[in-house]
Amino acid sequence: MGKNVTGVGRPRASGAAASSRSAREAVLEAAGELFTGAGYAATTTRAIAERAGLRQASLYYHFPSKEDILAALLAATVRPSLDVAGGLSGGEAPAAARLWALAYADIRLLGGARHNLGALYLLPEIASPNLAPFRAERAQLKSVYRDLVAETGAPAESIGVRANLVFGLVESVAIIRRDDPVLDVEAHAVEGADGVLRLAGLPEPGAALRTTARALLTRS
Amino acid sequence: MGKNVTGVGRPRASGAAASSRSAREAVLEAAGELFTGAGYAATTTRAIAERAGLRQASLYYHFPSKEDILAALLAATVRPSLDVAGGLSGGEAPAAARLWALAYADIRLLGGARHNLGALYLLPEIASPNLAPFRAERAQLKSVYRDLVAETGAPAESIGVRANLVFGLVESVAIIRRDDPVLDVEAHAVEGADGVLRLAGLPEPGAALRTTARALLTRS
DNA sequence: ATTATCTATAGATCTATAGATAATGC
DNA sequence: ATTATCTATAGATCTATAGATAATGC
Repeated sequence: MGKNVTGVGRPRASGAAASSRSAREAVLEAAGELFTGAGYAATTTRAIAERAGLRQASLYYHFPSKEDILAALLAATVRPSLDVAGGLSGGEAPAAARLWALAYADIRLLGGARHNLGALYLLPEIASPNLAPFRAERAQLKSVYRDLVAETGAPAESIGVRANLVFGLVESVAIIRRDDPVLDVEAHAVEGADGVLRLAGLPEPGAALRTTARALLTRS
Repeated sequence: MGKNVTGVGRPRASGAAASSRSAREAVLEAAGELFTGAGYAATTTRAIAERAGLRQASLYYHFPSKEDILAALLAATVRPSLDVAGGLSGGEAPAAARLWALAYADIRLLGGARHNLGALYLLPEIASPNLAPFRAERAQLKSVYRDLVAETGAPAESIGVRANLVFGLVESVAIIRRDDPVLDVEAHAVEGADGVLRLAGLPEPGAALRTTARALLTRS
């Protein structure tokens, strides 16, 4: 608790501006900006450390390797979406409303996060064996979309492809945001969620459905 | 013409297996596989050269820098799509058919290309100043989508967002293919193009529209 | 004693250039 | 003479480890 001043441990070379925010958080914040902007391989541990206000070698007190920094960022990015998906299950609401709500929440999370963290999904490094746990979580989220698409009554032979398209549409906000950093996230989320329903073959959602869907999101 | 045997220049160290395919093409082929699989920064010039069957330094006889290899790949990837877009202009056909045709052709190109070249669009390195010409071509393709979405009669305030979503949907095939390499491209292209129309707010396309659209693609 | 940092550096690259070399073309 | 390659290497990194150091905690 309020134990800041300078803290335990040798002071930092760079003014020791550790303030209250923990060094671990500062590293993740710095890595988030650099990985999303320049990519993983092109970002050096030195650059991360510099931005976080400590020396390159000091990173290794908080993370065993560079890849573990990426893993931590990825985990923190999917988890909120999975939480939303979990909160929507046990569905008294119609599948269309749940699908709208999930897409809307997901696009807002991806579009509104600091530093376009959704762009981390685009990095080729996510294929690394060490990041299998993250890929599993992401696959789990995708299967929630798939189940919702199936529940909305898509033709059996179209379910797989449509689920892919829906998931792709949601995640494409990361690319769009990269091209256009001042994106209107709220408008994009509403249009995107509407688009997901149309894509799934459902009729244009009305105000009633959107209201139902938003209500599903506020009760956690 | 049939002038292969070994050819002009010092023979290669690695068996001189140059065959007929020019070294430049071999380099692009190798780089295409490695850049799409591992990313740009994580792919070394040595790995490219090894796969192309020559020595690392010999790359520089064909390309002034590593980035120029990426630039050549990117140019070769957008250009076919722009050609399709160009062939569709001067539109006697309805906008819906042209939009379907462009999306269908684009998804087939991206999904069917050797080595998921569409994944190159996902690389953070495309932000490099040296790749501005490529970004301009891609922006041009995007504006064709935008114009088509506008022509289909979308509400004025939705055109921009819908164009973003449509373009994102088309390009998402690169991510989908990365996750699932044995994707059925033809089925995905048809469902994807159908989805693009639904996304744009148009009614579900019938067989007649698809036939019209396909006909637009065969006359070049 | 414990914690969180630092300095210094090993060892392994990686890109690009310099200059030699081994073919064919004339 | 020209072309397309090669060998060798400069110079600049980059990740991760070893071991010292400067705080606080007890």
